[in-house]
Amino acid sequence: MLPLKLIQEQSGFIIERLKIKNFDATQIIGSILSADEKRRTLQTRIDMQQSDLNNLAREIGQLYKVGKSQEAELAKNRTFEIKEDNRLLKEEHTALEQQLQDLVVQLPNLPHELVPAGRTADDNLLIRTGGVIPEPDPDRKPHWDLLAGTGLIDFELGVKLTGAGFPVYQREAARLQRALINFFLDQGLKAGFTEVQPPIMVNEDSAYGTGQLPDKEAQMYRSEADGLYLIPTAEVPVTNIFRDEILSSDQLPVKYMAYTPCFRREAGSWGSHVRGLNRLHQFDKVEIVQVRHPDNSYEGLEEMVNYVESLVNLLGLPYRIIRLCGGDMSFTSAMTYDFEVYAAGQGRWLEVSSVSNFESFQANRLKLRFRDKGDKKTRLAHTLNGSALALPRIVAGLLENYQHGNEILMPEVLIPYTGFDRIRL
RNA sequence: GGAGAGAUGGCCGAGUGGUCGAAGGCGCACGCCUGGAAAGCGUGUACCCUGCGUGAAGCGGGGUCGAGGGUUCGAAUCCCUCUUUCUCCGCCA
Repeated sequence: MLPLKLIQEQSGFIIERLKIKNFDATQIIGSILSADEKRRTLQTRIDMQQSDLNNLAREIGQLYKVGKSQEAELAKNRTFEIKEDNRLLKEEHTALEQQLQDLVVQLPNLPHELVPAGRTADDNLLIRTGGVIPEPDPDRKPHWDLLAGTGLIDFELGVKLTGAGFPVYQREAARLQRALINFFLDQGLKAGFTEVQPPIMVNEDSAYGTGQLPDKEAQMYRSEADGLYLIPTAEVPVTNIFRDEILSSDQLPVKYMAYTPCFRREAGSWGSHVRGLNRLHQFDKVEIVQVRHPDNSYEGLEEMVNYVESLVNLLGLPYRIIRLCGGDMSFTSAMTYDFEVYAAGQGRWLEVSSVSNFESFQANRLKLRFRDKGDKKTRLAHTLNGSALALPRIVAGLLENYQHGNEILMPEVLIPYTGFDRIRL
């Protein structure tokens, strides 16, 4: 959510910037400005009436005290008139506030000036590549064919238990999952992230705080009886730790990481191109989250990108890093880098991580502020997050790139974690 | 799930209808004192909206005592609903 103050003062700039995201903000901003103007005039009137009421109430008290009850009655009558008028104005004011809120949440975050213009993934900017793409090999298979009949990752069994998109990992596949989680967390620890274990269900306030509500409600699983949502990413509970908080600047930067299962309904986005592990309703992920001073949030972003890159490098997977163009970026992001890993069996790039700086967009909604030492005023902090990493597509990449005949070799760094150096099919 | 007691500022804790954004204490900040420190003394110490002012300092208005509603001229104080904490009982990994 963009701060109202910014909209009031920089409307032209906002309209220009949002063109990068292919978003025409002219109308919305126009409506915001006029609604806000009305709201403020109204509020001034309401406050003045309220002030009169407060004064009258005080006088009435005094009058009763000195026994002038007749005058007190007269004064009471005056309050009745003011109150009735005040009630109507307040209703109008509430409606305007709601209207404003509804408008403001429609505005996406401003893209950073380095974000390329563009509409689709074709306009994204390739930053760099790494690793080695395996030689083409006609025997190489996509992971779903590779594992077919082994039960290692059993999609059909998952259907029996739950439904499509909820696979059962068994034997070495289950152990590989556990190994990856521990590997990622240990690496994160070394990189200075604090480990947290948040709830994987959140309330409405939290879902609203990070922007899953109101628009992305359909993407979340919900416990109707309790009004709780299964988290689509650890970003939600971890970032909400800081909701309504005022940090002092020496607490920054905050660097948190959490492993959680993630749940996504992925309503309507199912298709033939998302077979196997490419898209699931439940998957595991280690998420990193930072809260930063605005002055150095982009250093934080670079730091996170380098960290994620180190993980992919350690796993020996061929990857590329892409800066998303305006049209491909999320609503809330100011700048996003995507990590894609080449899955040799499918011959496709799979997105395994997305690292973003939200600047103050999330913080504004969360009311996450900080205060500089010796400063009286609070300012919005910057929030950032990224996957480090999401498991399923990493597993797909490992399976497809490390297949040698009937064996899948484990990368060196994982062997201490898995306890085996290869999976025999 | 049943019964009872609570929820007040960074923390502790007073406050049961008007002069309460809230006593007192702790903590913190600044100043005095000191060779330096402790102690002592003094001052200050929530957040949001809004008006004047340059978005500074400052001054003024409104709101906020878990949340939301209600009673009243007036609510931290009374009533209702919800959330949550604690104690006892029940159940349980």
